[in-house]
Amino acid sequence: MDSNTSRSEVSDCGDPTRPESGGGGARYKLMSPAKLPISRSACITIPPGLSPTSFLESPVLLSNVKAEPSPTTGTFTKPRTALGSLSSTPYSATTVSSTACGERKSDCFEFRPYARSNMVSADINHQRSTQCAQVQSQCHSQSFASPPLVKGEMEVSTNELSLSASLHMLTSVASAPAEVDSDELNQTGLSSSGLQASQSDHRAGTAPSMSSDDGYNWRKYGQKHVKGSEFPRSYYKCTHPNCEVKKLFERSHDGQITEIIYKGTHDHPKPQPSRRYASGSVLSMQEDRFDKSSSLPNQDDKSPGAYGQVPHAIEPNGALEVSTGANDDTGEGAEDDDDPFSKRRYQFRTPLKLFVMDTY
DNA sequence: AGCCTTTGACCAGCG
DNA sequence: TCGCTGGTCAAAGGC
Ligand SMILES: [Zn+2]
Repeated sequence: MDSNTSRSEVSDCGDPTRPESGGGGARYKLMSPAKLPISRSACITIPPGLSPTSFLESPVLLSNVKAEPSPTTGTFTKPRTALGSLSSTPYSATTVSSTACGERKSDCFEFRPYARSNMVSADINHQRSTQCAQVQSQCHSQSFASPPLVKGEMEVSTNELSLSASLHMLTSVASAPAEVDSDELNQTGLSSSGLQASQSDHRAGTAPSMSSDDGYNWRKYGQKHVKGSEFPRSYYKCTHPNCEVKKLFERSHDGQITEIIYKGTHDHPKPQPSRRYASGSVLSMQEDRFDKSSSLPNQDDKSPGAYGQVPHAIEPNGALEVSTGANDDTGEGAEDDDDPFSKRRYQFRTPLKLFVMDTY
């Protein structure tokens, strides 16, 4: 609707009425890489071991958020510098949900670089409730004027977690793009080096697919402008044959990712770096490891979607760190079933919003 | 040659 | 039941 037309479809109306089309597919590409005004130097790096769920608990984040002025500015609408790359692998969340609900696997992870609405809300079943409570409380403290509810999705979904950080944080963090690679969750915790981020970042623009580089291969299967979103939402699916993981994200005109949502978890290792080696070899390696580890311990009932989770935490600096308080393997079974959150410490520090959804 | 992006249309869920 | 919205499919084109 607005003038964003520059991108591609902009009609929020929907499909039938207004073809968002336009004409050339090239538009999307135009904004590619070079356009990212983000400074990649210091970014929030999320080490390969970051899991989306990790964001769930992020006291730190909240604290930071507090700094936000907010209501007035409240409009975090305009993202400035943020780049978020997430990978998909809501380990803990997933498990939790599955267990709790008894549903198959539903995981949805949402990462929002710019918190449009600054609020943290988490709806979880019993288990999560605890966590939710925490989050909400924090929110309130921060004076988030916003209601706990961010999106309908949350409500609808059985379990979802959403964390949002304020733009401020982002800025503070440094104008760095926040890259989150959750998939990799290498419990190893390699250290979250920001270096990695840079690589990814740079690759993101280069690669044909501008989707965030999380180490997996994604194929875009749709794009739509959702009502509440300012920008069109892109739908990506993991290219692996057996993998049903989906990723949705919204990008601003600048090419910055404003929101990322992951659904499901990869049950396969990441592809070799060869394809996306450009992004960062380091990540790949780590990722690999992680994949295996996580896979091994799968739960029996779990299906190819739900996986164990690894405790990762994001550093207050903006970097994500793996909090290995417990072993991921071990933790899986027990943790997810009972109280993943309680056991695991997740710290969310990025200025984005995290959304975990279970829908599978 | 293969894979991916683009894009309109179709479908399902919900109020 | 209708309209709206979000999500997905599939054809076409590009790299
Ligand atoms: Zn996958």
